[in-house]
Amino acid sequence: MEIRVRFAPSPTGGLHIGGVRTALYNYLFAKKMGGKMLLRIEDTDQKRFVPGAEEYIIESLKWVGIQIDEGQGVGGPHAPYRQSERREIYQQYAQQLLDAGHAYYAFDTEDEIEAMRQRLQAAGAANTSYNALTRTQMRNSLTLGADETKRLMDAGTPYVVRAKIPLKEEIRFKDLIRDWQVVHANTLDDKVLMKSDGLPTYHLANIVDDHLMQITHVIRGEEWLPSAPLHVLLYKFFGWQAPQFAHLPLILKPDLLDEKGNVIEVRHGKLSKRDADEMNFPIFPLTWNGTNDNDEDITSVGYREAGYYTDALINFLALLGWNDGSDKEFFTVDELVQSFSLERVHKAGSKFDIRKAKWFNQHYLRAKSDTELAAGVVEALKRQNIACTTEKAEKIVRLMKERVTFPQEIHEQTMFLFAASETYDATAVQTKWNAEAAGLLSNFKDELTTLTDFNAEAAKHTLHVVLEKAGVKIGKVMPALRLALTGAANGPDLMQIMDILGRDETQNRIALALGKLGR
RNA sequence: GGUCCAUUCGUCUAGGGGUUAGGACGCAUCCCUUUCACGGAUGAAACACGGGUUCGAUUCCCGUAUGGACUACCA
Repeated sequence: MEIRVRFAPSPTGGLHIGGVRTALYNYLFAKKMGGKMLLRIEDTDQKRFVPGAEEYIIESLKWVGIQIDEGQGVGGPHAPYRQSERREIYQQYAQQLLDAGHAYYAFDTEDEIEAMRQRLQAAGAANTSYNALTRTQMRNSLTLGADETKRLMDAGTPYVVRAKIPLKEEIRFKDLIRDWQVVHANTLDDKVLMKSDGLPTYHLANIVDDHLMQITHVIRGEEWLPSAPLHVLLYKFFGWQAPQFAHLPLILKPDLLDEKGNVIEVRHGKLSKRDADEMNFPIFPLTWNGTNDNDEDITSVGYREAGYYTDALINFLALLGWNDGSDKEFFTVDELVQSFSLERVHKAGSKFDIRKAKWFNQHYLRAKSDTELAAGVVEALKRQNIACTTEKAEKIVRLMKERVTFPQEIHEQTMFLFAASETYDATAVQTKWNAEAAGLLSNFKDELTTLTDFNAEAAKHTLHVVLEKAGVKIGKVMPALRLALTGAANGPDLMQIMDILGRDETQNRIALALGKLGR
């Protein structure tokens, strides 16, 4: 039988990084088994629908390299793949459950249900849910009888369809990650299957679609574990074979850190979209423009825009909750597909640590060719209307490659190569700029004129000659020279910087500094 | 409160009845060096606790604690 998995997000906003990992594990499993990956949009809650979210999800998956074989955006034999367009299908199956006596109509208002809970709570009941016990005291087709039920429905009274959970039944299923799960039906409640707006809840839609779309493996987040018994029961009600389940551990939110990496505040709970505006790391794959809890417009910078490479992000994410049993840290997507297995997915949740993601990014950046990185530099500068030849860009890349984590840092940290810094690092000026250094710089500047060939090697030689003549160690002038050339107290190799700057600009900047900072 | 799930360095994790409990990120120190990075070396750092079972438990079992998820006409 063909392996078929699905990723089924609801379009309620940006796809957060935990969702990306869920999609990734589905993808890796499908690829490994030679199966298919489906994308289904679970938009049965019209209140939470966010325009643009679906497109965002599709684009995000595309960016991280997760190919969808069938489903929303690509089509397929089980279309439509958007649940809001499958309304009639769910109604039909709900009716089937109703007819078989596995579901019933309920007319209770919100207030009536609340009153029941209050009553139960006051009586000291541990369980206040709408279930096999309490439904006997509520307004539903079971207590009202067929005639009254028909009368109410004919009168247009709002109703929901609830699952009729048996009082006594042991529900068991095997989770691929957590092994056997046994739950007694008396701990379940009569979940709403069809809402009063005629749309199904997740539980019904999910089971019906997974069955119809021939899903063999349901790989989803741990938050679904408590409702899995209900799902198993529904499959049984329908007389369908349930798919295999694999409930993934949650990604937990990290503690709040300051710039230095010290813990400001210990945080608990699963990582959620709401953390986006508070944590100082991306939570969405692509930049997302949305609103926060206070309905204010916010922009959350995505991993793509922050300069993360997809292979780095995938590598990092794959290892958050899974490993192959070895010390291996770097995996290509192909290698991940080869070695992935649900059995080796962890049971416990893992705290998200952006520092490791950065480390992966740095590693992948270094693996890029100079040519590729240089092209990025040229393009980025072009957007700022700064001209830069490929040759110069490659020199810059060689200068910066080992020093940065993100590609954009290459040009951001070398802007001094395109325009002399307006300011000089104040503390460095105070401690490193003095008459002696200034004098030596002046000599050096003059000496450069005599060179026939100006390059890093020649500049270095010239500097040494000047220093030897004065009987001074190199440490005396270097900080001052750096100040003059870059305005900063530290940075990449100065000889290479002079090489890129060229003789004229090097001399100009020394002269400029001499004028501004004094001799 | 109830139901369910989990628990190895700060974090991600390997391991598994007998190990100096391994690796990685991060951190610290030293080396390299014109600075800052990079790189190299070294170091600090963990089996939540209590009972069993056993010759022996971090590993198996049971409790406790802690953390987490769920407990909606949200997914």
